[in-house]
Amino acid sequence: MASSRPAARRSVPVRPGPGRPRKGEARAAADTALGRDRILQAALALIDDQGLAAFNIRALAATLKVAPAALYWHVPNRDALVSGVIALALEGVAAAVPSQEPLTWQARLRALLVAFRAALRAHPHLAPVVASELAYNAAFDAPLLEHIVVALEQARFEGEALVDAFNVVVAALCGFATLELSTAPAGAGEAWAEACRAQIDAVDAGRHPHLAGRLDALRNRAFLLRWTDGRTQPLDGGFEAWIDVLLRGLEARSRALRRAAYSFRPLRPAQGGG
Amino acid sequence: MASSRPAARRSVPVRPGPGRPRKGEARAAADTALGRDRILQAALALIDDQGLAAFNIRALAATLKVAPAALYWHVPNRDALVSGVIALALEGVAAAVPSQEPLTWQARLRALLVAFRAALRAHPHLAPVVASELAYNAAFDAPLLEHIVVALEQARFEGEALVDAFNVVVAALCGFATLELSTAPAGAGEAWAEACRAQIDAVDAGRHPHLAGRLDALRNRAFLLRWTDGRTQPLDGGFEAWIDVLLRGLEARSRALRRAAYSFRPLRPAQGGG
DNA sequence: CTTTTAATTGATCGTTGTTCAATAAATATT
DNA sequence: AATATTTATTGAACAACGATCAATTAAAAG
Repeated sequence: MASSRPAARRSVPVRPGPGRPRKGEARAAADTALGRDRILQAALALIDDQGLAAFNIRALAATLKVAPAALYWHVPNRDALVSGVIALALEGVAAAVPSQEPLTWQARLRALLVAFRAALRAHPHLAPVVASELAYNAAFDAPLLEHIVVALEQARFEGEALVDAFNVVVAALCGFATLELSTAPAGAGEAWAEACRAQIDAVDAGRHPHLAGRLDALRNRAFLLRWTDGRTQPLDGGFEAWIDVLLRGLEARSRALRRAAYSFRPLRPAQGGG
Repeated sequence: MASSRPAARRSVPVRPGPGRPRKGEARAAADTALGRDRILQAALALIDDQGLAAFNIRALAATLKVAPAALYWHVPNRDALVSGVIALALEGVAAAVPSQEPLTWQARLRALLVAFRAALRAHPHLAPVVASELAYNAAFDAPLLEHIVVALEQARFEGEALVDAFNVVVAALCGFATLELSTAPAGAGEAWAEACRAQIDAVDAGRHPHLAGRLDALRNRAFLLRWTDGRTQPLDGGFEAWIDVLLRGLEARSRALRRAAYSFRPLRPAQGGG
């Protein structure tokens, strides 16, 4: 069994076979040393230009010039790899909020939303999985959460209402951007876009008159009615409206909660009738 | 080559080997006849109690008592299967909105959000993928969109502002519920929950004083700070706040837009400073 | 009766995530 | 300095999965 590969004593430095690699020797210091960080960066780069579905362990190992099994020394499995990549992509979000001059809570939340969207726009292939990963604390990021709590305290939320508002803000944070940047699966080409257009044009004006009446305005510019993804055609107006609605809504709710508490009336949230 | 399986001429009715199946004959009418609908229902049932990751073609074929390849006659591939399942799960959302008595636009939107969340709660394993599927028009549902347009027209949105508001509503529709119901991957057991708690308890009160101060209230009750998913521990308060913020925000924005249009001042969305 | 179409099977291919013994360099221990 | 342990990598392989394909048979059309 130990008869193969008898030649090439130690003349060829590349691919030295099994065993721990030499330390220095033709390596640019820690630049090419394998490790969790370098693996995650390579994975992010690979996902960025191949998409998440096409991303696999073997391709990643190939770009790192390592055997596939080598990755498992540093990372337990593929899922953890994706989680780590998401955390890496969202790393700078909290830091993007200006920290020098004092901020109104509105400005702080706005900055967070804008930074989050920008981070996701830089790595759009992650959009489909970011929300589900952020749901539990895989990408736990204390500075980000601190910003949110600071803003909400400044907006005078307290106790239970602050917890509720916290969840509202987190949901808003990734709610719009993930939807905007999620794209059709890789296989979808022009045929798929054509099918989309056909389906939209087939709206029954008799049964759905209001929708039909606005269809020209909505076509390819609204969720569920578009075939161009948010990377090539950003929904800037919609995103601005999203921030606007969130901030105005939080303002109004904070006011209403304090009015209710003051007058001892229980809060009746804006039901609107029915 | 045609020598194998010479016995069992046609005495056994089960598993008749290759070839098109008989029409009637011991079949309960169209009940057991294969077809897209029955496949999707079986797939939904399978996903509901095995999770999306564990869901695969072979298991689905087994529950349908069919060879795996048979499914490919009715459905092109696994992705289409998932898309179809999502559409099936969300089928009744639009119909859940009361259509008899006249509704305020607030009540209509509220009903949509509640129905959407209820549908997702019935099939929580779909939560992680619903948002990305809904981003493009895989689950195109005209009645649902009609409801949204009706509500927004009633709220006096027009033109560009209506398109923006439309996107806001769709994002709100699935923004909270998908996050609330997304759960940790299957492998996460008690060890994972323990790691969560440890990470949360490790918040540096010096660097993140506001977060640390509210940590007791937020622990396991807020996104990114919980280890119990929304199926076993619903975030009802947060969801109510979500609706409240959305409706109040849309109200305020609609008013502001009309004020701006009336006075010829360009709209300055609530910047809040900075 | 013949041809065509619809529907299913079994076998199989290629890919992917993952595991494992073997191996060798680095480090710790004696 | 010799030995043992830990660290990090390789190559080979396994098992599961999505998907394809020719063969096959019933139903439908001619």
